[in-house]
Amino acid sequence: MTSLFALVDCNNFYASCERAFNPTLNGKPIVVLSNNDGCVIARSGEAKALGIKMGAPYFEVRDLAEKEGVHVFSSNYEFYGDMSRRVALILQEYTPNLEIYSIDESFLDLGNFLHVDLEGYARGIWERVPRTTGIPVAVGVSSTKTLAKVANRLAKKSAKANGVLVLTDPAHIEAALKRTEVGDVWGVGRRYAKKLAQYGIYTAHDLTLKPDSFIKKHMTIVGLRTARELRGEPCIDLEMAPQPKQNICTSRSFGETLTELKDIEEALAAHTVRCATKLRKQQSCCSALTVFLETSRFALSYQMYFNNRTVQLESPTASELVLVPQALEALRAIFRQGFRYKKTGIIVSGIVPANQVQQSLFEPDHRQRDQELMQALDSLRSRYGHRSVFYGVQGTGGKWQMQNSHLSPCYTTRLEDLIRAK
DNA sequence: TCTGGGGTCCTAGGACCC
DNA sequence: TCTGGGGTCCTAGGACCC
Repeated sequence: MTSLFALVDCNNFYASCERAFNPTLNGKPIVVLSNNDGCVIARSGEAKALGIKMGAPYFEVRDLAEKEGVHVFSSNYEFYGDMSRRVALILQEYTPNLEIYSIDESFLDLGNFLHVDLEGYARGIWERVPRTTGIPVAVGVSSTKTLAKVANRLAKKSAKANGVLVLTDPAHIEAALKRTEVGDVWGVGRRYAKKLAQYGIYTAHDLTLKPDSFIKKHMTIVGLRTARELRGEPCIDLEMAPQPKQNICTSRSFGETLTELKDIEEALAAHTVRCATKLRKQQSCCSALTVFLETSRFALSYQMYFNNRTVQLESPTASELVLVPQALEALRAIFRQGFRYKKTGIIVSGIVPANQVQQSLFEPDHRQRDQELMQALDSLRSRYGHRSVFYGVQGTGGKWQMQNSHLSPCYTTRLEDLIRAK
């Protein structure tokens, strides 16, 4: 075996974050809701045991939650992001070769650690992260990222593993693959699982036995890569430096149904500002933007309407002074009177590095001035909050604002405020 | 009454070119 | 009956991830 990866995955991450600063929640069922308190996106073990399903609409589980005394939280991404960074800082002490894969998962490349006591190494992480951050984790180790995922999943499920599983012995790997449903493999979703079942493939082990040609035919080369990884052949590298995004999308469902263009314009202007801010943060400009507008997918008694419009920009930009008016113009072009709208958003694409943008010959020379203004705005907003400077068109009514009636206090931000005040 | 918000990659097919 | 043979670029759609 030449390669070795560890996957460290935070247990019930959002629920664990809420618990980390509020020990009275230990042992209690917790759920965290999506934006607008729409559906359940995280559950503590106790909440899972009550039968509350991932992704369930909250209105369907509310009665049960109230009856069982479930602690309910609106999602607080600023807080979870802070906690995620704290966990990553600890993991960085274990290896410089760290890939922060998502808000609650990191891969560690242990390439040359074959000679060390892997069990003890993994157990060390398992013990230290919760002690320092309050967030419990599970650790899976194996020779490919996909197998490390399998190991991690079993580490969580198996009482014997107790949060840590090292899969390096071929017999252990085979046993692990036999008890892993193919749909639970990283890269194999529900659709493929259903299709594979038609061919008698039910477990990860079944998949490894199929010829490459079969897998490629039915699951493209992406699926083939997954199968090879399950066989122990590394195909997916660690990505230590996050690639700049090729598309950036900012959208929200409205807190209530909207019918007036003006209210929707306020929402879209705010989304566009946030989107442009993300664009500048990765030092990019976009060449095109797409605005979309939708009614509810669920309100079947009302007429539905979905539309979008793409605008090619004269030259790549990250300036709100260009993007906001263009987005609003696109919105006005697709807005129709008489529908009950639920969501709008913007996607920017054709993304290029900001330092490679060439100005069009015929364009008035606003670029420099815009850039300086955007820098000033970014700095003000990062210091005083994103609502400290905004455009008139964003309005102050905020009819579109999200409903989140179960928000926890922002513990980490508050902590930093206290430190700053000292 | 009430159903999230981001992203990625691959493939097929059409338009168009020589 | 036969109906060239490549290329490239773009887009829509389908699959996946957290």
